[in-house]
Amino acid sequence: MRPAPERRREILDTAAEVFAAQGYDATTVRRIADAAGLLAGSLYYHFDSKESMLDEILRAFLDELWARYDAVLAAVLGPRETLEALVTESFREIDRHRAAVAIYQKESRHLREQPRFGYLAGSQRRFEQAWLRTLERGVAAGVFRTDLDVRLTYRFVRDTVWVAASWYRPGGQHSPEEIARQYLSMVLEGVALRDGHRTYD
Amino acid sequence: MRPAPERRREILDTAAEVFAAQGYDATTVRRIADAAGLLAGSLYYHFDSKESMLDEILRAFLDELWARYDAVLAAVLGPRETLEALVTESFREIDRHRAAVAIYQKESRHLREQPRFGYLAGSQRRFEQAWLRTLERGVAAGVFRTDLDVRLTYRFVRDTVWVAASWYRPGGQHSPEEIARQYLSMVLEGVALRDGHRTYD
DNA sequence: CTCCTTCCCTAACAAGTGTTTGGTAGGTTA
DNA sequence: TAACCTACCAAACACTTGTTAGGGAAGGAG
Repeated sequence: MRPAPERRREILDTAAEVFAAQGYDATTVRRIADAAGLLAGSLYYHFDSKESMLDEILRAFLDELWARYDAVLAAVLGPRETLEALVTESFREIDRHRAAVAIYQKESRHLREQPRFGYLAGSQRRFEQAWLRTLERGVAAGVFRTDLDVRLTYRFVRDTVWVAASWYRPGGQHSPEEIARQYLSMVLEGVALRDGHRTYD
Repeated sequence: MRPAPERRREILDTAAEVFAAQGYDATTVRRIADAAGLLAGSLYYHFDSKESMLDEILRAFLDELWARYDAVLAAVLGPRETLEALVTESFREIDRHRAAVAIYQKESRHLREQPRFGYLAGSQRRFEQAWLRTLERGVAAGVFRTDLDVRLTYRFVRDTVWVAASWYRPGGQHSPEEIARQYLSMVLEGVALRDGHRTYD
C-alpha cells in the first residue's frame, strides 16, 4: 500500500477547489469523488459527511488566518503599520488558501446561521473589532481621515481585500506582497493624481 | 378574481430574495412557493422552470443597468466625471435591485459557463471594456495615477462597488448617493490623512 | 503462511429534488 | 345561463441527493 495519510489532505484540497468553483450546495459528493479519483461512497471512509469536509476546510483556514492576525495585533504597531500588516497577511492568506477564502466569501453569510458554523459569526466579530479599533486608533492619531464613516471605511477595506480571492490565481505575474502594496497604495493614497504625488522610483 | 398580472412580478421578486439569501442551488422551488404563498407546482403556471426565474431576474437587472451605463457613456464626460457617474449609477442599481445584484455576484462566475447564461460573459466583457477605457483615458489625461496597474485598479474599483450589495439594505441611514460619495472619496483620495486634506464643509 | 489494517468498490437506501398532469373554484364574457 | 379563462391545488412522476452496509484487494507484521 502507498504510505498515504496525506491522501485525506489531498481529497480535502480537491473538495475545496470544487466547492470554490461551483458553490457548496451545487457540488455533489460524486463530483468531488470524481475529481479525487475514487467513488462517492469511499469518501465516507475519510470523512463523516459532506458538511464535515466544509467544516474542516473553513476551520483550517480561520485557524491559520487568526494565528497571523494575532501575531500582527500583538506587535502593537502604529495604526497605519497595523493596517498595512493586516492587509499584507490577508493577501498572503489568499495566496495560500485561495479556495477556502472563496468558499468563505460565498457561503459564510448563510452558514453562520447554522449552529455548527456558529464560529463563523464569532470570527467575524473579532475580525470587525480588530479592524475598527485599528481605524479608530488611526483617526485619533491623525493618520486617517476624520470625515469618513468608520464603519463604511471598515467595509470598504475589508471587501477590497477579500474579494480578490475571486480572481486571484497563485503563480500569476504579481506576488501577494506586490498586490498588497498596490492595494494599500490605492486605499491609502487614492487613485486620483494630485500635486506632489510621487510615482515609484 | 383579483386583477393581478403583477402576481408574476410578485413571485419573481420573492424568488430573487430567496435566491439572494440562500443561494440559487440551495433554494428549492417549494421554498419559493412557500414564501410567495402558493404550492410548488403552481409556480409552473407562471414560469417554465426554476432556471427561467433566475434567467429573468438576471436579464432584467442587466438590462436596466446597461440602460443607465450607456446613458453615462454616451454623454462623453471627462474620465473622472465618467468614473463618478458610473459608480453612482452602480450604487443606485444596488439600491433598486439589491437581490439581483447579490445573485449576480454569487452565481455569475459558474453560470457563465452554461450556454443559456452566456450573455453574462458578454456583459462582463463590455463592463470591463467600459471601465478600462475610462481609467486609461484618465491616466492619459493626467487625472489618475500613472504608477498603478490599470487592470488591478479596475478590479479594485469594480469590487469595492459591487460587494456593497452583500451588506447594503435599502432604507438604511445612508442613501445610495451618499454611499457613492463616500466610496468615491475613498477611492479617489484615499483614507490616509495628508497635509492639505480638506474635510467636508 | 496467516492475521490485520488500510483503502477502496459495489450496491443499495430513504429523503428530497424539479417538474408534469388532471382537476377545480371563481370571476369574466357572451 | 353557458362557455371560457385565470390562478391555483393535489398528487404523483422520474431522478438525484447524501449516506450506509458488506465485501475485497493489497501490503505489513507476526
